[in-house]
Parts: sequence; C-alpha cells; structure tokens
Amino acid sequence: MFAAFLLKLFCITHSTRRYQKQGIIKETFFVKIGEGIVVSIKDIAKQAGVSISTVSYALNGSPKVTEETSARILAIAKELNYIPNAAARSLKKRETKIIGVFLTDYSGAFYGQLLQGLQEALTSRGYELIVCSGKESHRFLPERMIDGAIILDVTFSSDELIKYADLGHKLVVLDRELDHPNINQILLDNKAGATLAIDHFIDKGHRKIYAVTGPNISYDSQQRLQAVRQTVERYQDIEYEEIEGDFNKPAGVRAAQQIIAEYSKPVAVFCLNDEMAIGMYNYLSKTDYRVGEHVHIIGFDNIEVSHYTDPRLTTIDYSKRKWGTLAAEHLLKLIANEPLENERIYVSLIDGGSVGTM
Amino acid sequence: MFAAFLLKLFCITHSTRRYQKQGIIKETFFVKIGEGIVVSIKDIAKQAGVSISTVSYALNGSPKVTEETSARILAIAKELNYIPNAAARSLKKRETKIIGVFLTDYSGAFYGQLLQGLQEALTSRGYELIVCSGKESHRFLPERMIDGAIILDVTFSSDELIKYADLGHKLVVLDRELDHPNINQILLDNKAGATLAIDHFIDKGHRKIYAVTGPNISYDSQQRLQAVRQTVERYQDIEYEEIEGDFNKPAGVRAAQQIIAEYSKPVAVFCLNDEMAIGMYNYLSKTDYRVGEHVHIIGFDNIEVSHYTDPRLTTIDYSKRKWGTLAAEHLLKLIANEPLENERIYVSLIDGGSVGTM
DNA sequence: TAACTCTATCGAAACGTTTCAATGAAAGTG
DNA sequence: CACTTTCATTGAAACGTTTCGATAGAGTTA
Repeated sequence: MFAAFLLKLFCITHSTRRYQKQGIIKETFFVKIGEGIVVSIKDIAKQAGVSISTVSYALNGSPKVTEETSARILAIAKELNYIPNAAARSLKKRETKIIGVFLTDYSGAFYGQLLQGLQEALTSRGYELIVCSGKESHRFLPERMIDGAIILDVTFSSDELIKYADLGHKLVVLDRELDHPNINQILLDNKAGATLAIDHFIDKGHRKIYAVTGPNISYDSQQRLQAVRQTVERYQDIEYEEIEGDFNKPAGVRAAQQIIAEYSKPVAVFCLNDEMAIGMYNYLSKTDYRVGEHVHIIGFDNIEVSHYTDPRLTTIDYSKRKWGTLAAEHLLKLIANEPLENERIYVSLIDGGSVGTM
Repeated sequence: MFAAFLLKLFCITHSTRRYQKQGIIKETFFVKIGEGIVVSIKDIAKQAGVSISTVSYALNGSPKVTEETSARILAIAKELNYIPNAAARSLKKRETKIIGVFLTDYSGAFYGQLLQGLQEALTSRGYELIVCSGKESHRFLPERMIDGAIILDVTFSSDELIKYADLGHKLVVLDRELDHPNINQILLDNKAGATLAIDHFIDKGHRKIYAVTGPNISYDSQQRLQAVRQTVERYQDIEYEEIEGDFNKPAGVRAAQQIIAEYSKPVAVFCLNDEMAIGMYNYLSKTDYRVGEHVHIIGFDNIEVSHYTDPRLTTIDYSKRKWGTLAAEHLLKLIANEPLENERIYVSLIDGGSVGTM
C-alpha cells in the first residue's frame, strides 16, 4: 500500500522476484524509474501466497477456486493494479476477441452508421472492433491479431481472401460474392435498387437515360449496371447510354460535362452512387442547367450530403446500421461454427425531388 | 512441395514433430482437416536443418547468419507459407508496431481526412493504425496491444489518461491540454478561430450576436467560447447571448427555434461547430427566415456537408490531414524518446456567404 | 481404521517468438 | 605448433498466460 503510494508520487518502485530452479535460488531485485512497473499474475501469486495457476483460475472466475481465496486474489489484483497481458493471453488461447473491419479508405460517407451497427453488435457479445485500412494492415488477419474480419475493401483481392479462408480464418464480405465454408456474405440488393431507379425514371416519363458507372472491379457497380441494362431492355424506345465512372466525385463532374456537351433535350442520369451524383450537382450548379428540370438525377446510397443539395437528391436507400449489425452477427456465428445463410439488405427509393416529370 | 499441393487440393495436411526431453523421445503425428496448419519458426528450422534461433535471425535479416543459409531459410519460409505470430512476437519484444486512435464515435464528419493523415505518416514509418471507439476498447491501451495512442475521445477521462501515461504509455491528445512527460498535445487554435468569426460579424456590421456552445466538458468548446467572450467585450454596444448546445445537429435545431421565437431584427449566430450550424439551416429552411439575410451564421470545422448548403456556410477551416500527420509524427517521437514541443494547428475563415452585410 | 472420494491447490508444460551466452570450427598470429 | 581471434551457429531462458494432470488433506463410507 505504501509502496503504491510512493509509486504514484515519485514514479519509482521496486519489486523482488525469486526464481527457484534446479535447486538453486536466484534472487532478483529491480527498480524501474519513470516507466511504471508491469504487474503480472506472478506478482499476485507471490503476494497472495498461492500458485500462479490458482491466480489465473481466480481471475477467470473459475469455480475450482474457493470463494474466499478468489476474493483475496481479486483484491490483491486490484490493489496491485494488475492488467492482463493481451499478447500472452492470445498466444496461449489462440484468440483475441477482436474483430477487424477492413475499409478501402476512411472517407466513405456511410461508414459511420455501418461501423456503429457493427460496434454495438460486437461489444454486446464480448468482442471488440478495430477499423483498418490500407494494404499494410492486411497482415492483421493472418498474424492472428483478430479473430475474424469484415471486408469492405476492394484492395483485398478475392484470391487473397480465399487463401485466408483456407487457412481457417472467418470472414464476412460486404463487397463481393465468394463461395467458401469460412466466408459469409451480406450483400445489398443492388439489382432491386437499380431497377427501382430506372422504373422511377420511366414512371416520370423519361426516355433518354444515362448511367454513370462505378469502377468495373466493383461488385456493386457490376450488379447495379447489370440490372440497369436488363430494365432498360424491358422498355421500348429508350435512348440509353453509359458513362464510365469510379464512384468518386470528379467522375460525376466529368460525366456532367459530357452530358452537357451533348445536350439536346432533358435527360435522366442514374449515378451508380451518391458521391458521383454530388459531383454532378457541383458542376451543374456552375451552369444554367438545373437539376430536376434539364438534368434529372438519381443516386445510390443515400449519404448525408445528398440531403443538403437543392433539390434534395432522389436516391436508393438502405439501412447501413442494419448492414453492420447483420454482418457482426453472421461473423460471430461463423466463428462459433453455427450454420447460417447468406443474407441480403433490402433497398428502397427515396424521392428527393431531383427527378421531375417529363 | 507435393504435400503443399495436397494441402491446397484437399485441405488436409500432416506434420511431424519430435520433442527430445529428459532423454526420452516423444513423437507426435497429427493431421488437421479443414482448418489449415500453422507453420512456425520451428517447422522452418526442422525443414532447413538449423536451429530456431538461426531461423529467427535470418527472418529478421540479422547479419549474424550467412548470406547462403539465410537465403535457404527464407526460401523455405516462403515455401511453407510461414506467417509470424504477432502475439508471440509482441509478448517477447514488448511492442506491437500498432498505434491506436480513439474516437468518441465513428460518425465525426472530419475524421476521414484526419485518419488519412495519420495513416500515411504511420505506415511510412513501419507502424500500423487501428481505429477504436467505445469505452470497452480503452483496454487496448493498458493491455499493450498498441504502442501508443492518439486521443480524440471525450469518453476518456483525463485522470484515466494520466494514469496510463504514468504507467509508461505514450499519448498524443487532440482534445484537451495535459501536462505530462509521456503526453504530447496538438491542439487547434480554437481561440484564433473564434476571434476570426466574431470579427467577421463585426466587420459585416452585426451588433446582435448569439453563440451556440458545445458541451461544456469539451475543451474545444471551452476555448472557443472563452475567445468569443473576450472578443465581444472588446467592442461596444454588442448584444451578446449564449445558447447551450452539444455539437450535434438537434442542438442547432433547438437553437434556431429559440432564436426565431425571440426574433426582432437580423441576428448573427456563431455555432461553435458546423454540425449545429447544419441543424440550424435545416430548421430555418422550413421557415420564412433566410440564412444570410435574417439569420447570419458562422460555423467551425468546415465539414463537407457545409459546402452543400445554400448559401454555403461561412466557417472556420483548418487542415485535418495536417493535424493527423503532425499527431502521428509527435507520437512516434514520443515513443522514440525524442524531445519535442506541443504544437498548434492554425485556422482560417472561409467565407461561404452565410453572413450578409448589415 | 483402512479404503475410498472429493476438491482446492499446485507444478509444469505449452503457446511462438527473441536474444543472450556458449560452442566449436576455421582462420589468423607469433 | 600452440595460441588467440573470429564468427556462424546453437541451446536455452524468457516474455505472461492457460490448462492438464498430479497431489494432498479433509470428509465419507464400510
């Protein structure tokens, strides 16, 4: 107690350890200054006069150890300010109780809610969430610093993911389809969303339709585009054109430029994500062309910024939070080897007013 | 080689290990199905016919081991698909090469750029970044899963932080002032920003000024508010009033309601962050009061959404990316025990048009 | 009392590394 | 030739846990 007081005051402490080995007794006496001591299970054992195994059992609430001993040990642990060493524990237990979510970058506009959903579902089940981005961080998975991963990161190749899954790692992928016993997937109903968008244009009497695509490696873009094509084909006399994009704002600007350059009559533009739609708004606001009058736009994602455009963006919405919750639950089931199905997140169209009637 | 092929094909493999101990030779033969084997340094050693220490040295590029042996070991390591065990390594080395950044939540509008800055600075120096949020994740710090932390998380109490710093952990705080050898701080020049805002109002001829505050535990809010008061006092005949807020959108809505309720002439409102300013816009857009005409607003942070309001929000800007870079650099210096000063991030006013002339 | 069964506690191995100190062979020195 | 020196390699301890199997003392039964 007094030592602890000194520690606080002067950042100086000392501790005595005795190792008995091969009949010889070595005694070590060491002082650390300004660095703080690390208290281990061993120190508690010595203080309590019990073996380290008993301490371990007590700390883990095992019923093997008496109520009384346990209480004494716990008290001493607290007194000494014991903090378990995560590395040692996970080395032995081969688990970390940490789940990693891998994102392409930190700027994604809807990550916030998704992460919130993940976080809640995970912490309530005794797991912790860490967010990683960048190719360098991929090592967290194979090096076993996390018990499982949620993938929303195009920089992970599918081959890489399957390799890890083969090694026994559990994954939930949110941005591709992968068939593997250690991989589950929760995908957006992209096709339904794209169909909703095109149908909305048709309902409003539009006949000239553009689609601004995402990068073609993107599963989401592929799916959406495919549904757009199918839907467009269902109708007669539609003028349909695709403009290549990459899900970023500048692509929306470029698309807007192209559209204006070849403008002859009001057009409908389905931007395969909101980000590009926002880029398009940005460019158009500097021209005489008005959204909802000359250029009619639908986006996809319903990100926050799209609420503040004028007119508000009509877009495809889905619950990012639920996406996160579901992903977390499925990953935990995968880890617990419980059987489960792939699931899908439903989408709906939100009419913001960026599509006028023809 | 053939075994590796079989592994890939059938997910079945076997490995033989021999332990020599007290003169007795035990032989273990095990097969794992569908789980993947874990290759350790030991397996490489056996395959290469060298000791595990030599393998370790080779893997770490130590000059102690011959070019030739090293090459052979490295080849075998690759062949066996060796992946180091992070837990074992960090248990022994007492470091993880991971830096954690703690955020209050994942929804913060400017986290993206900040994290980008952090990430770049850290990975270029061989460190990895993980993002954590929520009280549960605080344990990452004391349990030594990270080598240092960047704090932007009001749920960390200052006492808690100082306790950790006392234990030898290195911290950079971005949301408070803390004087401790193991803590460095990179703070916004909040006061300059607040002064800029008020001066701008005065320049534009405003005489009735509101300030919508953040939560009073917030250092940023405190600093900004203090500067507002000081600045307001410098001028004569200012009508000044404070409205309590909490840095979230609904607080902006409430403030707008109050302002409208007591409206008699055009007013200037300094929202201590953009988030609340956006809330205010939202409410006002449903009324007949126009921003920049009846209600003149300045925010703080220059978050993305504020670019899409009409008129665009006048706000206090600063480089979030630079903030991140600086924080990372300082933390690494702190870890390397290099001397360093606290630093400050400069701010500027961006005129978006939400403040009209009186 | 002898032979059990419980059960609280303990000893020791193991997890996969790193790293110090020791070894022994080859090379260099006088 | 006997000696030191050099240096690639090795053995073993250590990091801090968990957990299996052993142990010993108390309680139960016959």
